[in-house]
Amino acid sequence: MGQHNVGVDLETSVGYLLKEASSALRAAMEDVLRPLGMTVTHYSCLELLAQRPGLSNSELARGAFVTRQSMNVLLHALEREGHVTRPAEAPVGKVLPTRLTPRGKRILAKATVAVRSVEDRMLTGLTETERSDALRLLQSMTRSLRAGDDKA
Amino acid sequence: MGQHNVGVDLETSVGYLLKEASSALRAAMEDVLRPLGMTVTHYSCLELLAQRPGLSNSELARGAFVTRQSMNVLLHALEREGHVTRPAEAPVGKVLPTRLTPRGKRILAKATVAVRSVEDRMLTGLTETERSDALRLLQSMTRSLRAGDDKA
DNA sequence: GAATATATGTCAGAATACTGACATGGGTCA
DNA sequence: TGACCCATGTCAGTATTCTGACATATATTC
Repeated sequence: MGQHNVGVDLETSVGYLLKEASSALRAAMEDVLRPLGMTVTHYSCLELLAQRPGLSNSELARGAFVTRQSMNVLLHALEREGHVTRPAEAPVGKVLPTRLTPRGKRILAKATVAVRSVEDRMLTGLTETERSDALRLLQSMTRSLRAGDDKA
Repeated sequence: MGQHNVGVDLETSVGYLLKEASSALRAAMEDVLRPLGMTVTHYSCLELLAQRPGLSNSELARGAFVTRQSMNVLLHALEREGHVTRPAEAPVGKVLPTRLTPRGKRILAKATVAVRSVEDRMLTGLTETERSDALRLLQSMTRSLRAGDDKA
């Protein structure tokens, strides 16, 4: 039975195609990260820490698009595995700056190569102009969506 | 402390911006669907059924990007709420074609209006050409990602 | 200085989605 | 026809994430 020739107006909805692309990207990332024993959220957290050492739990949560409670349990797991370290006492306030350990940096290096290959595959067939168009369009959509938050 | 001036190369990664946009879209959809007592997955299922009546559980799962097990529990909930109906016996094979009830169509109508307003807001500031560019680029990325599945 | 507001880290419980497994129906092919 | 393979529906258990709540620290305001 498999394929039905669809094509109502799902194929013309930017929202649906955005979700479809994001879902495909996540699945592809999971495929290449699984052999390394990592999940996408794992990787996101480590990559954020590599680019901005000392990020707090809440800042990492925002960067990985999860709640700070979820990031908290993830950080405890990463700490137990020896991939990150957090001071027992907060240097200032309650913020606990997190840093990668050498072990964390090593596994991240492998993961980065794998993930970059996925992103390269995703951009296959697109010109340099089209890639920068994609960047600009995605940024514009995110900005417009957040414009109507009214969270204050 | 709030904002740190970031901008390493997260802002130049199509993958990261894709996740960011998708996350913002999902949050915006949740905001407008919550007053209706619906989740995004609820809505996705109903919208799929409106556009292609008689879809099976597995087909709905693929269209909503969840497993067929997750869609199964969702369908039972929607059936209990009287939004969809499924025959007790499979007309052919094991496939149980699902259909919207009048009640399901009514609530979907409200949800569709709300979701469409979100998508319109997302596309604010983009020209017609840019919108079709977005469609084409997202389709290209999804296709390229799935090209390397090797699932057979 | 005191009060308020905002942000953080954390614990606990609930909701949601996933993986693993099984039986069944249909198609393919020798 | 029978063996095999694939897809489907479903049950059970696990895992991950979220919502709610609380205490604490900083900044802001009067």
